[in-house]
Amino acid sequence: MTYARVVNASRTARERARAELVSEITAAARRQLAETGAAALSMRAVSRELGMVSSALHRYFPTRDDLLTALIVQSYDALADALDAAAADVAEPAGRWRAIAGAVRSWALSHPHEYALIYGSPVPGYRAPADTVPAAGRVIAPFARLLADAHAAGALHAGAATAGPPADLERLRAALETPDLSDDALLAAVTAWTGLFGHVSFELFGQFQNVFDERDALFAATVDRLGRLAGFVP
Amino acid sequence: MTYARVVNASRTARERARAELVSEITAAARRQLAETGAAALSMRAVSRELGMVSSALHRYFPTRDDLLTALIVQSYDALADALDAAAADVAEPAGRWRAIAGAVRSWALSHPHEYALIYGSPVPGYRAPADTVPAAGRVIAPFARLLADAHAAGALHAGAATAGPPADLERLRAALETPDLSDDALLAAVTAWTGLFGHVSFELFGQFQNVFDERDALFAATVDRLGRLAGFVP
DNA sequence: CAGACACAAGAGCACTGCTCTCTTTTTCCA
DNA sequence: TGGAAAAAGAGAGCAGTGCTCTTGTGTCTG
Repeated sequence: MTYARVVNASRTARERARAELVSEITAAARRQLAETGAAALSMRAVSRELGMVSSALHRYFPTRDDLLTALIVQSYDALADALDAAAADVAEPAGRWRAIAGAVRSWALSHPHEYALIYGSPVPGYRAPADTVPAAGRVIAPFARLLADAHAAGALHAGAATAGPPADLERLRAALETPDLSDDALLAAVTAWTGLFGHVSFELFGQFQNVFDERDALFAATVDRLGRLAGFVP
Repeated sequence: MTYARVVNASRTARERARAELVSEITAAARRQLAETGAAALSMRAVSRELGMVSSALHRYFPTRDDLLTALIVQSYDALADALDAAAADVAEPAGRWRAIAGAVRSWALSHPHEYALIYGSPVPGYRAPADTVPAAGRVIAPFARLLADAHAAGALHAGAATAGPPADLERLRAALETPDLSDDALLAAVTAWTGLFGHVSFELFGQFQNVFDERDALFAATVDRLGRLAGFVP
């Protein structure tokens, strides 16, 4: 975890140089990730691109998995930025839901390897993310705001009563900062969210191959339906 | 594609021996896949387990990707078998939907690496499956039957009118062999199906970590909601 | 029965992640 | 300010990988 020191950098010259090099490394790694995917990303290739010897790279990212973890965090951040930007323009719930959903999809399609890295199968065995959890939380923030705003506007009808496990829902309510949202609306929102990513993953990972050609229209229809399920779309 | 000859085997002694060896290879590979995951599966390790030299293995699977493709096909088949078995017992739509959905999840949880192999991110760059497409089709067969039966029983209400791309829907109608199903019911079924796999993937790939503990109850609630969306659950 | 084919074995190539040692440079503090 | 300590770079090396090529042997078939 040596590279974690980057956050409070710019003290000594050495630390500034280190921080700069760390970001150069992740930039080069991101470039290779975008080109060839996570499976083909190699420490040696990254070090070669930077003109250093591979053993030196291990001083900054002791392990390939550490480098991948950094890329995962950065990918979460990039996606979260895209969603924030997309959600900022739209006030009313239905449009905002469509904007967020569309941003998820277009980010995924334009950054397929990054998307696969964070929402595809974990690359090594079972990783214990830990570092990645807060970054993952940033992604749902615009969705949480949408949920809170739509609820405040009275848009979320109660729907059928399908209660969930109480402890989990209480924690989720707190995490989303939507204190007085009903169990049902909360669960419906979760279903819409997972359904959205399910659709995007299916499309990106080839499950729609030979089945659907007009992906844009299919996605729009699915998003509308999920939005209606959650109460964003009237 | 030499190993494709397996299908019409048992002619000469040599071909029988070859077919047997091919299935021994995939069996060993499946064992390693289950233990360490697709990323760690190595031709040399498989050949070692079988007591052969690694170059000999390349005669049966010219490339590591070819071996993985065979494992993908077998995984699709195994999942399809599990779903067929689960769906066979239940007649009425709501229960059958729950049975199929539950079988998807429990197969995924008990075969995480196989599930990741077929529904996670494509392991090499962008693979063109071709061989895997028909096997993937087997998985949705029980779902297609459920859809046809529920429709025949008049269970599928029309719902709101959200038409999709006509060409795609026509092809899907033909593939599912549900000739007179409405556009809306068809699209709702697709949303339910992708939502189901979205949920299972989220759970398996750690997206629910630190958010939900009682996964069984959460899954049941989601499945009910998706089932209601598609019209299986009243 | 002889030529064509299939096969196993081994050596070898280029690549990988990672470790260890050795040298140089920078930082810190007494 | 000088010297110990920490950090950094370079290089060699190890064990492993996918894959190819060659060499010898066994098997099928015209």
